[in-house]
Amino acid sequence: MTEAALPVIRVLIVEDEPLAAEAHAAYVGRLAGFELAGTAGTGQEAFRRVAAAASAGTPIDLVLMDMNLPDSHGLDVSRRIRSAGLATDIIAITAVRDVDNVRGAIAAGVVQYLIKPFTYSTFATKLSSYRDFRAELNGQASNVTQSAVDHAFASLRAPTDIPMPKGLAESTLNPVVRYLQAQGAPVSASELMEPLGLSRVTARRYLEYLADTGLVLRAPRYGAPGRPENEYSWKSGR
Amino acid sequence: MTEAALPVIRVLIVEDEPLAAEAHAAYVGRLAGFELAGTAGTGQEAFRRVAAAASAGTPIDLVLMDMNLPDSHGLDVSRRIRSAGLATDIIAITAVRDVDNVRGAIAAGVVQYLIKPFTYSTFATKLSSYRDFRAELNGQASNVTQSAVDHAFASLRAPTDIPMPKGLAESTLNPVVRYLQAQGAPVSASELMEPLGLSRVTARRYLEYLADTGLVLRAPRYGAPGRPENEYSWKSGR
DNA sequence: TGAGCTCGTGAACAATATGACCGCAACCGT
DNA sequence: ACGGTTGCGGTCATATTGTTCACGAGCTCA
Repeated sequence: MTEAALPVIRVLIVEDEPLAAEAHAAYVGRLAGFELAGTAGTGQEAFRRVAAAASAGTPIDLVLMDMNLPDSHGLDVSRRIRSAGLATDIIAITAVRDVDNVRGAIAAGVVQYLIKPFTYSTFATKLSSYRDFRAELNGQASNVTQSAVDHAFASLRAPTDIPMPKGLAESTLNPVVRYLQAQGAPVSASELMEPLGLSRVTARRYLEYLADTGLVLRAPRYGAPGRPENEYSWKSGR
Repeated sequence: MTEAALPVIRVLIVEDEPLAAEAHAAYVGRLAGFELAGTAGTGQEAFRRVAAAASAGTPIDLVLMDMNLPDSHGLDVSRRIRSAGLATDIIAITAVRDVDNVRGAIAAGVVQYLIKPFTYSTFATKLSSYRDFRAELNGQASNVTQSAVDHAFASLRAPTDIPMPKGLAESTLNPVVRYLQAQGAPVSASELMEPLGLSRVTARRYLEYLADTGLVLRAPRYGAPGRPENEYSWKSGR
């Protein structure tokens, strides 16, 4: 085991809502190997803190950066930190979750991307994998190999461990979700079975599951003879 | 499969040694889904090309950035591209391989890190996983979920060389790979056991390993009663 | 040669899609 | 209004496959 003297990771929380900031701080406090270095409520302040800490010789290792800040966007702050050449890693925390933001965040050198609201367990997973990533690189000699680099990258990868209810498979749920998202219009179970190659029972089971978890909207479709058919539509903004 | 309509990824090669640049260009040409957008020999030129392409409406999607450039360091160029807010992803290519450079590269938003010299196979793996990452995000609606983000991260930083787990032998893996490559069509574990003389459990274990390394695609096969059978198909372009 | 390790196999158990069946809830004809 | 028709909703047993486990054959090393 290469345990022992791993340096503590100093964390700065950037979050304008005091309540959320406090919650995140509490989360950080519960995690071994991390230390709260402070809190900032604006982009300006965040940048100042990071820069000041660096020149004071006690650099911030990690910033938990909310994307929506009163004075600027988190991505802008990240870019500014990058331009200054500060050696700080950034985990993006945001309630906004459109694809462009994710792309932008990765381009800005964000190591993880957390969507609010999240549980402690999700939070812990992300930060732990970041800690592993650091340990991996710290454990290397000054010269690294391709496979060492690959491993370091890989430990930044999220395990994505969402438990599914018995009887449902993620590999089936995913196509269903994608189809619903792609299709703007409401979809019935029978309409789902053909393009996905599923039986009606299975299609209905997954749609029902999505409806129960609140991800899709369920409504009866009247007008035709026979018992009304349920149609399911993806809730945009979810 | 939902192949086809993925947009081509436009690649700019930044490399001062003409020989290396040519080699990389040839590599890009061999990969499906990528298109050479040009070559730059200096950091200045690289930045100009990226900026010009963006304002011309034909943006560079990906830069293969050598770190050692005559006029500046690749990381500086990367940071400059970031500061300009250009939506370009960067793969670092370098012969220098100290830990700090790796850290800096990740902080600068580099999506992959390639150490020279590399084989075509290594190169292809990195670019393919980048392509998968793009496809993953493109396939999403404008709003994504945490698990979608996690998956995208995962495919981007997928470990490329998972050490062969205990219980698997090279001498068994090779025939499996050959059979998959020869067979154009997807193959299930049961279909593999007969021609190779393996038990179902063993066949499945090897297929599963290949799926984990990202060399083969795994998809459930619906339509028949019973638990769905997984079918595995060799990823072309690897 | 024998202890230990490696890798494949068969069997038992868990998971998950399917087909069939029955009942329900809205249209439709009188 | 009212019973008949229609077609989907919901449940269950069934069919297969995925997964795990312990065991055994073959190889390595001392």
